[in-house]
Amino acid sequence: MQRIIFHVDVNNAFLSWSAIEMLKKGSKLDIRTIPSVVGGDEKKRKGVVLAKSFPAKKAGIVTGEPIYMARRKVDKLFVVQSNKEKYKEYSDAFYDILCKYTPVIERYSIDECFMDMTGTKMIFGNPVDLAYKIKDEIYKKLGFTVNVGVANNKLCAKMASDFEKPNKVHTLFNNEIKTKMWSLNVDDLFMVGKSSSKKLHELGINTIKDLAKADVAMLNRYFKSMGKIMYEYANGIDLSPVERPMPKNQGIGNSTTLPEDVTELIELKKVLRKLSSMVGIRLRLENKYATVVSVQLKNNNFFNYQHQKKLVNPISSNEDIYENACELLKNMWKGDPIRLVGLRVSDLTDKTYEQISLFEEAGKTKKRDNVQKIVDEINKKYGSNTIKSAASFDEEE
DNA sequence: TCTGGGGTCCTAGGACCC
DNA sequence: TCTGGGGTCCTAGGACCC
Repeated sequence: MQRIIFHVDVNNAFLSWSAIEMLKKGSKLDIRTIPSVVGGDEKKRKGVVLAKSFPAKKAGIVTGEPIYMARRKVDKLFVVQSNKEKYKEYSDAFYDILCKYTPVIERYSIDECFMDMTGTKMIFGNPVDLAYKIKDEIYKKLGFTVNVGVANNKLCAKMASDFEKPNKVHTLFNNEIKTKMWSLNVDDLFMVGKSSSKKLHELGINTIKDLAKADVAMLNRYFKSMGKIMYEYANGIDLSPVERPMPKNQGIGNSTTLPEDVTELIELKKVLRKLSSMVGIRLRLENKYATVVSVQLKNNNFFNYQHQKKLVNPISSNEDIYENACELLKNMWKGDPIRLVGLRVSDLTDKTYEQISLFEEAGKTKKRDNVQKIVDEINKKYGSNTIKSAASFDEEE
C-alpha cells in the first residue's frame, strides 16, 4: 500500500511568531505585511537575518545575511530581536495540534513536522481535505499560516510543502513527480547544497530531471555516498520512516560569538567554563553521559576549526566537561584572535560505567558526578546559580 | 553596528593490531 | 631486512539541514 505522508511547515516561523507576539501586546502593526526581519543583536556581533517577511524576501533579503546588508536593500527595514523561549512555546502548541491526528509524527525541526497519515482515510476522510483542515485549524487557533505537503514519502512531502507559499496545501504523489518536480532547478532538491550544486552544474546537470536521468555510477564517482542519495531523491525515492519520538540527541552543544575577538587564554577558558555549565545542565537533564568532547573555534578571519577527544570514562559533571575542553583548547589554539567558541559533547550513553580503574581518573569522575548531583538539586530548589564552583567565581571578577 | 547557533552524517588518513 | 593486507578505532574536516 502507498504511504500517505504530510509535511507541515510554518511559514516564516520566527517572523510570524514575533508578529503575533507584537499583536498580542497591542501593536497595531503586523510586521508580516511590511519588509521586516528577525535577527540577532548587532551590538554583540550576532546581527544576521534569522527570518524574513514576504515583503523583505521580495526585496532580495535572504536568511543568514548580515542585517547591515539587508538594510541596504530596503529603505526602512523593521528588525525584531529573536525570542527563543517564545518560539519554543509556539512550536509546542503547533506540535500539539498535529498530534491529535496521528501518533506517528516526527518533529523535524522547531517549525516542521512529518506525519504518517497512512490508513487514516477511514477516520479523517480524504487526505488532501484533511491537510486543508489542519492548516486552517492552526491558523484559527494559533494565528499563523503553514504549508502542508502531501505525498507518498517524506522527501516528496517536504518538496511539496516548499512549492508556493504561504498558506497552501500541495501534493506531490508518485505519479506527479515528473510533472511537478522535474522541471525545478537541482538546487531546489533537498540535500543539494552549495557545494553539490556547483559540481552538478559543472557536469551539465541543471534540473532535477537531469539528475534523475544521470548515470548513477558517474554520480557515485563524483559524490560518493551522496551520489546515490541525490539520484534517488531526484527520482522521488525515499523509504525512510516517520520516526517518533524524534531520534534522540546524538550530541549536545552550545557555542557563542564573543562581543570582541579574544586573544587571552584565560578569557577563552572563562567562555569554556560557561559553555561547560550550559552543556552539562542539558546533558544531565537528559540523564546522559558523554564519551566525546569537542571544542570549536572560529577566528577573526572566519576560519573554523574543531578538535575532539574520546574519553575512556563517560562524564556528565560541569567540571569534567570543562577540564577536557580546556585540554583540547590548549592543544588546538594557535593564538589567533578568536571570534566564536563552541563546546559539544557526543557519543551519549545512558549510564556511566567505569573502566575498572588503574587510573584514579575514574574515581575522580565519580566523585564529581556526585558533587554535581547535589549542586544541581540545590540550584533547582533555590534557583540556578545558588551554588557555583569556586573557580567560576574567580573568573567572574 | 561586518557575517548566529543548533544539529546530523560521511570520509580520509593515521595509529594500531593481528 | 626492503615492505602484505585486513580490520578497527579515532580525529579533523566537510557537507548538509533548519
